[in-house]
Amino acid sequence: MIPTRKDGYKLLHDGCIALAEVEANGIRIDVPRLERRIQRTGEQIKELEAKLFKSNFWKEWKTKFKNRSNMNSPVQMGSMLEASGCELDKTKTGRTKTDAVSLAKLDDPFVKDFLAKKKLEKLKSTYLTGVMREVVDGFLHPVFNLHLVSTYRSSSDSPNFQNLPIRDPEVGKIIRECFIPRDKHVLVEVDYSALEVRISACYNDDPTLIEYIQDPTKDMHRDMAAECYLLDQDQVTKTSRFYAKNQFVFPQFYGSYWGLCAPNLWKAIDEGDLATVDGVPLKEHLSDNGVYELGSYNSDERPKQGTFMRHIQNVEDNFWNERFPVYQQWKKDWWEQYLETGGFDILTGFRIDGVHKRNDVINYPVQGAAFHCLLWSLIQIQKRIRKRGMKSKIVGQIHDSIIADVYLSELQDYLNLAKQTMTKDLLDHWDWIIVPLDVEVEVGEENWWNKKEWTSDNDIWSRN
DNA sequence: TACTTCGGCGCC
DNA sequence: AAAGGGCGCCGAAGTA
Repeated sequence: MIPTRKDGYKLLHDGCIALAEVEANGIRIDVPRLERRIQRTGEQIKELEAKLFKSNFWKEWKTKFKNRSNMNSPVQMGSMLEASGCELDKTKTGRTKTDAVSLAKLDDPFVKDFLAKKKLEKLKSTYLTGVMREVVDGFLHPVFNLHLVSTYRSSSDSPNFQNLPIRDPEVGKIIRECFIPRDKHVLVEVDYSALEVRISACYNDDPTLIEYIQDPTKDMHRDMAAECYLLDQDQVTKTSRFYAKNQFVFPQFYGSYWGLCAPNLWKAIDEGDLATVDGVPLKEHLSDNGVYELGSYNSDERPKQGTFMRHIQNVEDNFWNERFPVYQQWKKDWWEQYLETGGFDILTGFRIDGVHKRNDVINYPVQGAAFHCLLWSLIQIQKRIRKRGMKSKIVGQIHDSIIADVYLSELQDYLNLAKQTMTKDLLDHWDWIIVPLDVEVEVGEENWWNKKEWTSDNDIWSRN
């Protein structure tokens, strides 16, 4: 049975109350450590600044901008770089682009330190002092909104709990080590695996996609790495799989195309030092297989034979027309139905009307419904925590994951509860979920950085 | 001075 | 035919 508008209302009503409790719980902060981090990061920024001020590039800068010189001015930076012969892209308003990706290719010592300084400034302003500002009596109480996002996802602010660094280990470690469990507790994060892909299958019903989800021996990202880089399955490495996933599969699902994917996959070869399992560098391997260069984009003809552009165009064509034709047809039908009716319905009981781009119409229903799986689970888990009189508390949520501060002796209980709710009870609640759901668990004993993957035989906590 | 917009960047 | 979805926060730039 498909949820009604009233069901949708109830979900947000209950969700609102549940998240208010999450906000009230709050997450414990190691305040002295956070203060030290602010101090030390500030010193590191000063050191880099001093180094930059001594450079020749800065001398020229001062010649040009005199006492108006400001190293933090992207306009001045762009002007200086162009004066020294760098070719940089422009923003939509015509300013010179000075973002990290554009600058990284310049390979200049000043630019390198400049980017390092910017990275630390982001850490210090947004994350370290941004968190510090909101701490009350050693606890942080981020706000979780259900009324702001066009897709019916949540958002978070004051501070935003949903965008704390994690991918850059240097920065991620510094901030996340400041998030700590209460005494005799551990931080537990339970994530849905590949939730949006699974929910998309509930809309498009593509048999091949469902097969990938159901069969643990199949691996879509490995298969696409093989195609993108012309490898045999057993020549795909962890790294080439990683780039195929993030530079081809996900972008394709979000509506990107070969003209963007190909340059990114090509860049990844150098960036990730990609090679075959046997150690043959990928560019060499590609050229042995008839792909000699990236090639270029041209609006009025196909990319040239023998280019990576042409190759990825073929891979994309095959991806949608041969591998996932049902998904492809769903996108077409879904878009046409939107054009006819002026809106579309989400599987969790919501309707979205108004003017939207094609990619939005395809992506919104998936993003919204995926989050609602998380929200329903969070509501249930919290209900049961209260009913059982447990000491453990849910302290945050990040779109497809739940973070809880779990009392040590309740750890096994909590994990059973979370797993049961997220992978079993939810499927009973919504029969439109036609694929299995799975979760990954991480437990942080000291803080939110050094969390470790938890498996059922990893019971060092339940020993006591 | 106070406000909005822009570019940039962190996450899913 | 077009061509990467969704947020919040920061400092600089722009405007009144």
